[in-house]
Amino acid sequence: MPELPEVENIVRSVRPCVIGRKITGVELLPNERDSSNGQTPLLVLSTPARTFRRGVCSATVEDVRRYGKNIVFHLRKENKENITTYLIIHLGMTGRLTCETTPEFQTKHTHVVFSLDEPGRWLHYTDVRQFGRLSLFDCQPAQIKQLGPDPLEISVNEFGDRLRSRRAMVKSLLLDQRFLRGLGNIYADESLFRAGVHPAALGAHVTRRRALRLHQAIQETLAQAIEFGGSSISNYVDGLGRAGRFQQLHQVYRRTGEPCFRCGALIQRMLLASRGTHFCPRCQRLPRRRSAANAASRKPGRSR
DNA sequence: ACTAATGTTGTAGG
DNA sequence: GCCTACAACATTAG
Repeated sequence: MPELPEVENIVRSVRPCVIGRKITGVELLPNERDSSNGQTPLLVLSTPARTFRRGVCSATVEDVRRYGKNIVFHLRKENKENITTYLIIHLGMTGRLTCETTPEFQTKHTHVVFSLDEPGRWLHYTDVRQFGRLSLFDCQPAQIKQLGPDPLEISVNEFGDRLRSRRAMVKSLLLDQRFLRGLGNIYADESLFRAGVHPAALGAHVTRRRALRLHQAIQETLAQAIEFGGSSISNYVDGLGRAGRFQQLHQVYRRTGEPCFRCGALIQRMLLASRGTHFCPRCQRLPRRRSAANAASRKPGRSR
């Protein structure tokens, strides 16, 4: 569920019900898979339960922000005015973070329930596949992982330089969170289509002009996806339980065998970086590498 | 029964 | 170091 646009929508919708609120309690709900003896009784906790409880309880939520695909809560305690701790939630594939009006969980996949100091407000963490993780940190989240630049903030030039200095396939790079933070399988495919770039093209083989188009496509796609509330392809809802609508605008993702909206060719699916990869074989050509013979016979001029 | 699914991480190998 | 491929994690839906 959660790539940059989905996480952004969750953060925006959850923010008003948690900012300035104090967390008054945490309920951890183990299932059959969770060990009842260990320090981390929950699969979805990557911080020992004790530490987690102590760190979160009676802390005030100062801010909630998105960092790549991570939801970052800035927490502060009354007696420690100048120390911020960070609750970081990564939703994995099927994680949900929702504001609820009851502490009762409504699915067997709810794992954590936070109580807030506002009556009638609880924050639920639910995750069917349990690939998501909640963790607590004392230091700056930026230092925790070496994530790349935010795709909405990076400049064209920096993007072009980064891309063209690499010999990996573009789609692999777009999925690599150290290259850019926040893109996932849906928006990598959609952005590549919009830019007319073949997913298997090598970074170094992408021309400057196409890198510019790709940069633009990424930013436009993400901005529009945020506006449309993200993509609800199976599971996703925002912090208030609302589904997204951007899946209606998907051009290639999961459209295998259907006609391209731009040229009518049939959308193809291939495996790349072990992920289903969708593209239009006509709109997204592999750049043919310029052979020596080709380069020699190329007509000069025209570009001044 | 089989396959694929919004993600990340670790391992093995070229 | 840079690159690829694959398995693992856990569950559901077609």
